[in-house]
Amino acid sequence: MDTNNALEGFGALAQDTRLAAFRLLVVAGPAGMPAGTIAERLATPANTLSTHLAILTRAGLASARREGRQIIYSADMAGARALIGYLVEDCCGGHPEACAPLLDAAVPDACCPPAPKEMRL
Amino acid sequence: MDTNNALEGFGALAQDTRLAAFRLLVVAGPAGMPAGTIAERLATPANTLSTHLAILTRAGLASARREGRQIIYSADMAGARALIGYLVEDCCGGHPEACAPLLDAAVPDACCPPAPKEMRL
DNA sequence: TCCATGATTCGAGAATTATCGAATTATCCA
DNA sequence: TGGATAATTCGATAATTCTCGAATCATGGA
Repeated sequence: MDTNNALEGFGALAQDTRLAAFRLLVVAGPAGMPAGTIAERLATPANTLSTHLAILTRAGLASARREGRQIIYSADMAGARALIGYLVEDCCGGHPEACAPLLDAAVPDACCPPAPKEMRL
Repeated sequence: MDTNNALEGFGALAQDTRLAAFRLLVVAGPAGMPAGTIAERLATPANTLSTHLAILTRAGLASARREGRQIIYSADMAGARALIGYLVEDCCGGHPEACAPLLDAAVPDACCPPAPKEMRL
């Protein structure tokens, strides 16, 4: 992850339709969602959405696979974490006290509660 | 954190000077850094940078305080975590297996190593 | 009060980004 | 092969955002 990747990533998320699409894909999980369904859910013309999905994909935040005559998109979690990691990269270098509240406390809680017993996949 | 806040936040980070400024402030920690110093470090005209700092501030990613005749900016960690939280908000709702790799594994590691013995401030 | 310093605001031109109609590509089925 | 469905690419217009010179505001010291 370098500056340009990060700019592409944040730029991808800085647009309402794309942000909504990404969050939709996050909820959809690994199964993903066909382009047409996303367009329908977001009430956006197919061609416009296609452009947005291409931008998310190029930014490393989504990936696409063909399945029959539809193209299934899914959120690229590794890409998302790389982006977040870049943002706080040198935070702990000399100042752990500054970023502890940021990630140690908030993010894990906001997402997965302290790791349930076990998890598949 | 609603959609508009999030768009403002990602938009703020989707520009090279602002992204660099934010990361500089993250490293600077709670002590922050005067506007002039940031401008110097980033080799950006003071007025241009001032505009960027205002955008980061409005987005909730930085805060400013006056100290004598200079204005000290610092990263707003709470704002940053809210933004990140929004991005993955419903991730674990029905699909914990999809986001576990994102935050459980990557982010805390990338930032603060499992909490050192003690920390001040 | 007057001057110097640090920072912000204003305004206009330049550059980038978003949108969507129309045309194109890919796949499946009869 | 022909038609239907799913999605993408092209191209032009509209809208937004970036940049920086010039002017303005705020503070501290002589």
